[in-house]
Amino acid sequence: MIKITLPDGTTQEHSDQTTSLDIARGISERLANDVVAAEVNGKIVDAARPINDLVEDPEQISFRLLTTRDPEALGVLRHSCAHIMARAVMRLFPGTGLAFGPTTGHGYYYDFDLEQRISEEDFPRIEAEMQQIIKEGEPFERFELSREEAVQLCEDMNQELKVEHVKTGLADHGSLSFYRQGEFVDLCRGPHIPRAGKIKAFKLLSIAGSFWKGDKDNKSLQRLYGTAWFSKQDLNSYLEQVEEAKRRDHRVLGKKLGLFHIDPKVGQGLCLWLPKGSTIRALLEEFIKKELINRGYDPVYSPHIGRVELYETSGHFPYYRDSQFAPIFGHDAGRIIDFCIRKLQDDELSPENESALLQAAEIMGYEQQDYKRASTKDEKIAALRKWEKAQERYLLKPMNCPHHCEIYKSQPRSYRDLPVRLAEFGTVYRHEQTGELNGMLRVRGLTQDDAHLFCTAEQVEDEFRHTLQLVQFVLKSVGLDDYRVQLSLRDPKSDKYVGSEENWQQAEASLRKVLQESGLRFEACEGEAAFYGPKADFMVRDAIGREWQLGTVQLDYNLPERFELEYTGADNKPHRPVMIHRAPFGSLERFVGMLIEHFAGAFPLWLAPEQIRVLPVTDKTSDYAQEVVAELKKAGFRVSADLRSAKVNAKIRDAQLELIPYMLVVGPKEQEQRSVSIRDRIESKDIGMLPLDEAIAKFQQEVREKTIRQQFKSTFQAMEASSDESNEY
RNA sequence: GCUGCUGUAGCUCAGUGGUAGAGCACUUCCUUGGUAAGGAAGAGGUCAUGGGUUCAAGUCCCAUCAGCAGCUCCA
Repeated sequence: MIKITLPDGTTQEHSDQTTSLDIARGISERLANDVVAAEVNGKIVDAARPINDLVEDPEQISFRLLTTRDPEALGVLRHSCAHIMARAVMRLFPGTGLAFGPTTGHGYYYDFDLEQRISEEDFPRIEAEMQQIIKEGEPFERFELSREEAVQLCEDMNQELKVEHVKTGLADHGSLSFYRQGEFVDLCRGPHIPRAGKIKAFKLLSIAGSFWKGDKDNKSLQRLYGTAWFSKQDLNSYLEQVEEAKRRDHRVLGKKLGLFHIDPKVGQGLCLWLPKGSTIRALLEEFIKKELINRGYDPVYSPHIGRVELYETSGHFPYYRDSQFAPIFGHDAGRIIDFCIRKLQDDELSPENESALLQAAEIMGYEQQDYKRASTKDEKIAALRKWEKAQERYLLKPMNCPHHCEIYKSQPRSYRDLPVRLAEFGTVYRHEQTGELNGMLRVRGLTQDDAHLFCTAEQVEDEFRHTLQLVQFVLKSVGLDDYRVQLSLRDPKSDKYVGSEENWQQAEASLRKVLQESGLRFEACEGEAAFYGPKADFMVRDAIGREWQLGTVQLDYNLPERFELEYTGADNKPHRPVMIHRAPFGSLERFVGMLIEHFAGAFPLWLAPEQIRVLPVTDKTSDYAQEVVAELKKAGFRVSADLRSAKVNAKIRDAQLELIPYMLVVGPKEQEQRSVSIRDRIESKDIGMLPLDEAIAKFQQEVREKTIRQQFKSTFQAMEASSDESNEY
């Protein structure tokens, strides 16, 4: 006998061989028909498996049926759909090798090893074949094999990658599960839906390259992406959301609205801020600067480059070498030395390189004895480093913190001075891989709204609290109110972390306490902390339900150590401060890019590059229009007049397409009464005539209150499916 | 960085080996019109760059540069 506890707390007893489907049937036939899977002791399992096989203690089973109404069930559905897709591909392309086929946030993919290239033109017939398989309605049947049998089966099916995976990746699994559906058998952890007919709506989305086990040195595979839903409506609203995201693409809107430009002649990933985009950025900067001064920050500036030694001290240079721009050397020949050090480290220095190196050394006038005498690799590298250090080397700064540490150190600090809060819109340069660059969201030159707080261990809690308040305030001001915090803590089992045990414990406890008090939604993730300290990241959801990682607050025990930062305590002895990195926006590039998509280009009045456009009905009121513009400018607005000899309809259309918040139509009537007719881009119609000074007061209030009047809210419920990242099977 | 796709006027795109096209934007002229496009004319291109095949290349091949999607990465 087994004893199950249902979510409402009631218990039931069943015989040993009872399956979840049996239990559903006991409640109602209709429920049984809706069952997709079950959750047994918190684990999602096949509805068709006897529950007793899944538990250790048959007396204590928490049990829940998952139907088409449960978001977790979508993952099961999609995984099954991935199998069906693979089956269809194997029918159409005999000899297809199978790799992995997991679910993703909104769908699934399957990686295929196949000579013949699949293209989007093949999608209709693959989909037709899938439809056929679903119609055949065969069940998914699970069976288990020993490792030897599993290898044999995969060999018999000519699935080399599966054979390899069973032998290597799953080496510690005693027995392995497979699922059979008709002629299709796949090594798979499961679970699956009971019958293929549950899949009411699916679609193939795209094809892309991938690598076996994600390693670029491995075999390249073809990855077919698809999505699947419980109903046609769900599929359609998902596809609409995808379309909506495309319409909002900041790269398209940025071009259309003249916000920013990226030009290959300037360089990949280097953003040119056009006047309108710069206006938005300047407004955000101004806003935050004012806020920082109110909150006790001190402004600082630091240069765009710094000596390589500075980043050797901080540890950034050696650690992130590949994602930095190459150092700038005082002498061209320095690059040869740098190159040779790297070659030596990899044991790849050729005799030609070495003679070029000695020539370069001669040009720069270095003593060569050390190098020539050196016999081991390490001695040679040491000699080269000595040469290298004899000249100045600069790095485009990848981080602001080393500069700020030096500012901290530039004078003695007393405990009475702490906390010291140094703020700078610091521009940093990172040589991101080509494939990572993406409009403004991922660039090679970016400006962080950075600040570093230097405080005592006791002050960490307060500083963290203040920083959280600042980030919340900032997000609210731009209308982002849906977010959560990810608290990244250390992995207690790992020893990669710097800083004392005591510090970590205290820091993690303070962060957790402050977050709890704040009432913010947060989740703690063990093992996600940086080696130098725990951090809290703000995950912000935009108007169409996408999540972005923006602001961040990070504690740092490493840099104060490396830079030997100190303050004099009340005991008149030197102490080490704690450092906090924080950036409410992250980078201005990323933040503005995200805002463009969030507002779909329609910025609120306080941020809109052009807030108001005055549209004279005919040339006869041009003079009055210019007078209105002058008044509005005097009142602090960004405004222009459209004086073209076009009809007012055309002027309205253009202003509307440029997403200008307010249009003021002025004709003889308005001129006579010194008023304006307001048209608003949201209502898309005339919202009435107001005396000019009343209109100004209305607009000023809207700016002052940073009102968000227009925000598209998607009706799409972003259903977060449990995504199967581990790829275990 | 890897795999695949793409690169034609300021923008969006057509053009399958034989004399470079459309719409919008732009310029000029006409038009003076009350809430999403008034009309006409004109100007604008080393078809991303470099090489190759061919009597002939925007079109076929190779390389480079850049963009897109995905992978991998993100202090």
